[in-house]
Amino acid sequence: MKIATWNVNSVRKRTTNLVEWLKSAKPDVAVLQEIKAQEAQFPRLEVEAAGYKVEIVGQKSWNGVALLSLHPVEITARSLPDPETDEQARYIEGRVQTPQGPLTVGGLYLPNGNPIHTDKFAYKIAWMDRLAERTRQLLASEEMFVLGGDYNVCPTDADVFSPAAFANDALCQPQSRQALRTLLNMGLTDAVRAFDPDGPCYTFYDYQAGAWQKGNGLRIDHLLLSPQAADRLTAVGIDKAERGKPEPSDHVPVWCELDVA
DNA sequence: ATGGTGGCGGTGCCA
Repeated sequence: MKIATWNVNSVRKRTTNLVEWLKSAKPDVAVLQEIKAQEAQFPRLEVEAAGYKVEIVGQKSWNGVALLSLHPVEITARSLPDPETDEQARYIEGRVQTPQGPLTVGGLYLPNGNPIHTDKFAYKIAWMDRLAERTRQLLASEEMFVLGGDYNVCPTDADVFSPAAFANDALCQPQSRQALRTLLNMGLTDAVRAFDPDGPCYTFYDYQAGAWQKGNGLRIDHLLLSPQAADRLTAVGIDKAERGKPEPSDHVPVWCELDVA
């Protein structure tokens, strides 16, 4: 079972890249972020033609997430708890069946939070608290789950091409990193780090200042696994080549494989 | 130190 996450930065602009990637990468479940579209604007027919069921939590112009699946999926949440009426479309969660029992996949677009010392940063930290609450609920099931998405947090300085340049960025604040560690301390596994403890493993290269050409990246897209999922983790990957294709997203797909045969 | 790019929507806002 291959689970992937990708911030596509507008699903309408990225339809060709997305469909070609789905056909070659063949994830069983993929969560998308920043689709920047309402449900009616989503290129549903193109994605369904590639074999995927499509579930969308859309929003006009900004944000927006989606869950794509080759298998039947039951949507289990369209928002984080407290409140469920968040106007920003940033979370979707569904459940698929496997021979080893149900697997829940959450797709999240965590608020960027810049600039710090504003209500945007406060919203980010509050959103992370809500994600922790949902994680507690999911852990109580003692089942397999994967929380994938654009976390907008560089866990450590090893995940930043220039820590000094990002010292005042919301993605690297001690508060942001602490809130992410809270999830790990609950028992979640950072899939990429389970296989590559030290490498850069960047998932984002800014459009500006030749970041891609210079290799100036950040690792902000993550797959966090419950203990039951981590026990079955067999492979991870970062589809870096997507960043070098025509009209790319500034993020690249991250994926993992679970042995649930 | 600054400005650099891209997406949305049709002006600045957001990343």
